[in-house]
Amino acid sequence: MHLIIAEKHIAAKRIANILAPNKLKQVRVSGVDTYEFGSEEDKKIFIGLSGHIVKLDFPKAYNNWQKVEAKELIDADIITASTQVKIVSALKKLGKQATEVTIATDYDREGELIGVEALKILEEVNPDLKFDRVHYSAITPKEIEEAFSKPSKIDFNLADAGHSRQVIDLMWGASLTRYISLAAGRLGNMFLSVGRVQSPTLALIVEREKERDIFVPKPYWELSVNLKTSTDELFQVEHKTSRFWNKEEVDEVLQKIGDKAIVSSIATSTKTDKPPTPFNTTEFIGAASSIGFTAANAMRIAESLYMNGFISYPRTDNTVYPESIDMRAQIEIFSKGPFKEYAKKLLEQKELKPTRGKKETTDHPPIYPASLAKKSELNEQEWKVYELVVRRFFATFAEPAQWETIRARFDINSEEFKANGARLIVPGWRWYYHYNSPEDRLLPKLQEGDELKVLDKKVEDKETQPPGRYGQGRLIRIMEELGLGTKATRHEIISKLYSRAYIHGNPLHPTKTAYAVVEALEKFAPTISKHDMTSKLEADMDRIAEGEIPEEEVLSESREMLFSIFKELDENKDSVSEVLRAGLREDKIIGKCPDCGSNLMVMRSRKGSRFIGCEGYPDCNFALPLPRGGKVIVTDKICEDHDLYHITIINSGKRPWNLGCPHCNFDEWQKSQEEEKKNNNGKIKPKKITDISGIGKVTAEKLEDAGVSGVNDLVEMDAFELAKTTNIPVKKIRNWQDAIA
DNA sequence: GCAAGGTC
Repeated sequence: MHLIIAEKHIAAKRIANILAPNKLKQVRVSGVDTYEFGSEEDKKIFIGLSGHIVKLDFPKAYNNWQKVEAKELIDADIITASTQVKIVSALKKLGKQATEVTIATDYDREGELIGVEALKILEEVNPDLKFDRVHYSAITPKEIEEAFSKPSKIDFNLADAGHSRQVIDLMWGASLTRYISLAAGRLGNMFLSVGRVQSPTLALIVEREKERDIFVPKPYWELSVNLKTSTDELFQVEHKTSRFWNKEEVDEVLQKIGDKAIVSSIATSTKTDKPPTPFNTTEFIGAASSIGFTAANAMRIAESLYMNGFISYPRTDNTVYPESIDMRAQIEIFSKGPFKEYAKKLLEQKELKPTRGKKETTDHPPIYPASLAKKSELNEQEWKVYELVVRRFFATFAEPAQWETIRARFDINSEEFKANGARLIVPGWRWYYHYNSPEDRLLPKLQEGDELKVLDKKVEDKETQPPGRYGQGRLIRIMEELGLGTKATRHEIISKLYSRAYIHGNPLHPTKTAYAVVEALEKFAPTISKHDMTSKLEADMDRIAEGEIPEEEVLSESREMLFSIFKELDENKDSVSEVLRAGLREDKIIGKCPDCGSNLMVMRSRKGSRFIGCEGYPDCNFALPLPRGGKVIVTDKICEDHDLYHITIINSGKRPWNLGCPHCNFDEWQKSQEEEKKNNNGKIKPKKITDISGIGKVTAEKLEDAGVSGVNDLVEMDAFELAKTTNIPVKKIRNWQDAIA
């Protein structure tokens, strides 16, 4: 039997379909769907993995953060544990029967490693297996048939390169995460994380914020004039000095402006505007981000569109369509349905020549629409993303757009003014892809020497702006430029920074905790705070892949570096703690106490519940409540009424909750309680069963077992019946019922 | 409870 292994289930199925001479048979092995064809003697079985099916970790003995010193992780044993139990067991079953194996995972470094992981499992049960490797960059009949007709060898060096990355990421990430968390006294779910990709990314955000912190705005003035033509058309012109840095200077010019302007020159030209390149993941996220999607959301939606067959694989670096995809056929799919006018127009072209981006890779094709979706099949958000992919796809085949531009100059009492106009004359690709299209700036028909009337003049006060904070799309583009993360992980890294309470909002604001972590790393473990570590790793991995050096050499060099960083950290233990704790403390300050002027801080009571308390305690008792669960993030937005910072609460897996000013929030809550009292004869109706006094967690569970799932159930149910089933005295139940109603 | 990388 010949076993063929793909990186994902859907790839195994599609490859099997292409290679099968007739119908495929679907067989379930250990709970995993496999596909087979051929006679008993000459059978082929296809199975898909789920990316990596094993992961690296430390042995259990290292699990205790307090008892095991962080630096022990540097040369600790590393074990592999299977993360996909069913698939591993299916592989073992099939491995026993197989005589040969073909690794058909994705055509990139991780794909090679994933293939070797599977091969190792197979060899455990069948050491004599023959194996080979096939390469393809799109699952089309042409590529698949070609790939399987000339298989090549597994590149073990390439897999080793991938493996070295796993080991280095684990030992650096885990050891430094523990060290920093312990130094800051932040354990449990409040731990502070450090990593080869996340830390340099965080440093970028902090660096930008620091530039903003030290930015000093500079005032300047803009001078503009409204003009009227002889045919009563109005338009605005600006002084050729677009920014006056000096008020006297602009006032002087203002004085000179009379009531007449002369057109001193007119220059018309055309500008072509090239169609965009095919979408890879980064470009897709950038485009989705500019129409209002977060990176994680755009990817989540793309993933579901892909799983339903509407678009091609969304995780790709490639910006060049492979030749093996029949583009005309792909566009013809859209000659009916909502995009038919666009498809038809494109198909009129004799030759369909797509644009090419700068990156050409072997992993997957660029993202393109794979099938026609009906609007009713998708929700609003999914449709928006799908439409974006369709329109981008079309745009890559379309003609350039053309703009007519006009540069006009005017003379007003020897002062030069200017106006620039632009008009789209050939829409080209912009007709297909209408996103972020600049608007026409029209000027009236003008000729040199025309005399115009000056209607009014104005000077505007402005000031220079600090560099803008990064939006998610922009940050992901920068990460790609610096080689940080991969197409599949960049958006996840950003999500991770949010969930660690390092950043909040969009564009991204770093917290003071982020400042502190970055400062501590830059001072005492600079390697991990810079993107160069990744560049160096990439270079080392290339050398491993080329067979120039063994993996072990790269690992031992990396261990030495990490040991020396730990030496530095240990020598400066107190300063590390100090830097971290100062930042952490700042993130707890909400503002000044309205009663005594001391700091209001996020605090924890002896019982463990959180609240906002005054540092002047016990002289001052001012306090505000906080929600029980989630991480509290003190934002940099200030309440105008109370001068306190707004608060956001994050719970893992949920959207952040913008609670706003904690004082306003409390006032509103009090108001709503009073309202309810008024409407309920002075009583507040409990919302949850546990809100009723006398009902704790255990009793609530008892009641729930008896069918009481809410406060209303408790009122409506017969007290006697309930007493029987729960063994709670009738009197107690009656008391509760009275308390509610 | 740690990383980053696959994929669902």
